[in-house]
Amino acid sequence: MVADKYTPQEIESKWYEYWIENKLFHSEPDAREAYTIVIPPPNVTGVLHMGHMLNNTLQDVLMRRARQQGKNACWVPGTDHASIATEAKVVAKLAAEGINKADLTREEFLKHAWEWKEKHGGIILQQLRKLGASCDWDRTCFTMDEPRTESVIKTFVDLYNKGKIYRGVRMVNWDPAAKTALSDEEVIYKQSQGKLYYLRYMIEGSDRYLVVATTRPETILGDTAVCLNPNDERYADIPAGARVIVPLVGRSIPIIRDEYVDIEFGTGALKVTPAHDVNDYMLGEKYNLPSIDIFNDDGTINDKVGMYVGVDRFECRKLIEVELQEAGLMEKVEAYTNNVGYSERTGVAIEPKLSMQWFLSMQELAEPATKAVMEDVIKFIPAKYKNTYRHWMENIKDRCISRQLWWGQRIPAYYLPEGGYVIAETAEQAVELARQKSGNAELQLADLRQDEDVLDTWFSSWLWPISVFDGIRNPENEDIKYYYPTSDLITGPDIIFFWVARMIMAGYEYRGEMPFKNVYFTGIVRDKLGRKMSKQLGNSPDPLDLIAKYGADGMRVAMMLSSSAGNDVMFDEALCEQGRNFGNKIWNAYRLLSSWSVSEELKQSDNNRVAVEWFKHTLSKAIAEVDDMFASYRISEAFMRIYKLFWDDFSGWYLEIVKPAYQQPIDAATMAATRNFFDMLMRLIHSFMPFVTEEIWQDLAPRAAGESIMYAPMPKAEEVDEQMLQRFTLVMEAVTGVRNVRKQKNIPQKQALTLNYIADENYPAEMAAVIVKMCNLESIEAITEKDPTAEAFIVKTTQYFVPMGDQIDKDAELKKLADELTYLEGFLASVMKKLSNERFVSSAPEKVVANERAKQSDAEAKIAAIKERMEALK
RNA sequence: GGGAGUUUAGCUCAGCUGGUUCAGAGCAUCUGCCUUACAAGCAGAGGGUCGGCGGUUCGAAUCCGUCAACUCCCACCA
Repeated sequence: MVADKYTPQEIESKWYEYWIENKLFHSEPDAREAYTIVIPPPNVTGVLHMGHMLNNTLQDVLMRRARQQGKNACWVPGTDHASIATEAKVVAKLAAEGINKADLTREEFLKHAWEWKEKHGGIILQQLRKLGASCDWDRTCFTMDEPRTESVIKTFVDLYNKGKIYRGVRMVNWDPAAKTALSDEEVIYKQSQGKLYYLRYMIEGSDRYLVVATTRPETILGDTAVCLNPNDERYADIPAGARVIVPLVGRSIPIIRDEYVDIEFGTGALKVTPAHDVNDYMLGEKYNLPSIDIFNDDGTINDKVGMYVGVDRFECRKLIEVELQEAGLMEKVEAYTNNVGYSERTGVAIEPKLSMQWFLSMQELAEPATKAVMEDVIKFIPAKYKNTYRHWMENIKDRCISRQLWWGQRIPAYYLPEGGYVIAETAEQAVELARQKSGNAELQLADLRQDEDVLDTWFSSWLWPISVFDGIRNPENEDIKYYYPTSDLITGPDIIFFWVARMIMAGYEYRGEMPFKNVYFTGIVRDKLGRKMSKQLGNSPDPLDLIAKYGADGMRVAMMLSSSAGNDVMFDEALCEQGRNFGNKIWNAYRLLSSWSVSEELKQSDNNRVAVEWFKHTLSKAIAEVDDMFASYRISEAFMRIYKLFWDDFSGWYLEIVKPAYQQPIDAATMAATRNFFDMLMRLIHSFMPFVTEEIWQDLAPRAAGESIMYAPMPKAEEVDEQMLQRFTLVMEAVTGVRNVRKQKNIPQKQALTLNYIADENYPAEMAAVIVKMCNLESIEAITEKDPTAEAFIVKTTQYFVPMGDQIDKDAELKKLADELTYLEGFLASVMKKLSNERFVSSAPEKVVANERAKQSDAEAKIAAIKERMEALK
């Protein structure tokens, strides 16, 4: 028996426990077809936000649907160690406790980090359970657990041995807060209000000076040249070999000429600081300029030049501005807007910096990965992201994979005492290799020094679809052979380069095939004003609060309602309410059904027979459409289709037709059919709203212990009698016609009416019982003469009359008819215009022409009927 | 600077290869109903020159051109 009130909070935790206890989410390889999703691992210390809700709702819908389709569905959950993000959090936490990271050893720091991870890690996975996520929790992975770490190290060694990993000094993006290098993808460019400073560089041995524009005057400390465009007439008279003096610093540097310099920009003179600008670095290489690195790792000025030592870079900018002005070396200062790169994780301005790093060469890895997507071996949904992907892949650059952090997989490079290094999976192997390399058989581990750096996070997450099945360490194990390649990947387009592209590369490199067949890109969750959700704006609701308020089912519906693929999601709490309301609707429909008593003697009435027949076809038609929508990942539309099926077709029409009068029994055949429909509807809705459907399904019939709707087969579409459905719309329109009369005349539903009609082929005689029931009619009868005293309406060509006695309002009726006539005549005219156009009749397809002719005769018949009726009224 | 996308009802969006009264859905709005499943509901109604202009066609929301607005990605000229 079901409770009177729908309270999602009560049923949801109950069923989640039931699913867990009965291990219904767990998957092992077997003979069935596999359906696999690996979760985009959230940051281990992260907290659930609306983006996760959207993403995981979609994944769960697909998982549950696959399960009901008889596939062996496996959804692997896990978390990402998120090297820099987590390390930054731990550093901040320690700082709050008065502990400075610099005072700790690597081991001490890692101990703190692991403690933090044990404490906060995985909260996010706990939260996912509230949403109903059917992950196989027994398979939970962490990108830094032992199997994953070993996989990463093994991969590093392999790529090194293949010559794809190399070490070198390059210009990298330096994060002075985290004191580490970043890859290009971790740098976010933002428009910033800055200043453009015009500085005077005195030409050596003259009283002339060059004016050089720069946004970063503090970098003059590292200037090693000034560059002019050789075609710039303004500077044509400056002799070759001339030198200038760096303001304040007093260093003499050469003037070089290169077409790289934009004549239009600033003064056409560029200061060259090879250590602190990517382009200057290129110039430096080309002209063999010295490179003076003026910064410490934390962004303060070092002691190379002996000025501003220890001063922060931004502080230095202010000081140097004043000093330049005082020295008369500042021509002018202008306001200037430019793009500045910031660290994605720490938010500080990036410093281009020369440093020794490890790189992964990408070109060869990219080739098969590009091809797979462009040829739709891996399908992107929506397809527009193929372009973005190709463009990036074709211009791919080698990636900096080392990070100057401690939280992560330590690079397995071991340096020999006399220089050089070896790369090895284990310390033992390293010693072995080192002995060979150095020829010193006495070499011990203690003599070797392991690289201090760790690998960037994405070096482990790119292996995720393989490593979660241990396919790197044991490439022939049963799991990887069964579950790989995975089926669908659901993720945001923001990590298409970070993650998606790299997984594809790793997939081809380490499995020789794609990691997944389809990639479904969700949009970004925004608030209803279209703003990105952020902590700063405070416009991001806590998903757990929403679940507590509306239930997980309601929350899931909200996500479905707003999420067509690739479109941003405008989230509005009202959608949760709509979802909760839908749950309530289902609940109450079931309460109605369960309140009926069955009479075995009762014969099935005509209207019940018609209703059952009609809904059977309606249901089949909807199932077929939903299947189509899923096939093209139009998941939101599929949900809406089912929503309307349940609310309008099933509740609004079917149940109202078969509903027995108060405290009257229902016949057994109709009851059985209705229960069966309900069962099918629950199975259809289950993947979207797992909890309420399980609750009702369990009550619908006796179920075995451990049985669940999760494994109840997805209903299949049967043949649809379109003609019957068409006929039934005539019934619906007749019912609506009578309702309109009631509304206009203020006649309550309780008061029974008579309905007359003039029979023709569009009168659904075989379904008339439904009209009688739905309209509360005393009788429905054929007449031959129009009844001028009745309220009349037309369905297709059939005229219906509701006798009113003498209550009819002639003038109002005539006006209504006149309006309709005007419309129909206009419509007919447009049809006739087409038909009288010879070129239309001759060049349009036959079907289209025939259709127009049908419209013509229909309209003509209607017009005749209306005219007759107007005559009769007069 | 390069590329991609979007523009249809108050809001969020469907509308596939041009042709069923093709201008739709949900929500919101308005009107009337507390009718023994559900007011978290029921029954109705209103609302759009399909961004502008031009073209192709018998026929354009749909194809082409152009302009405008917005969004995103890539690049990063100091």
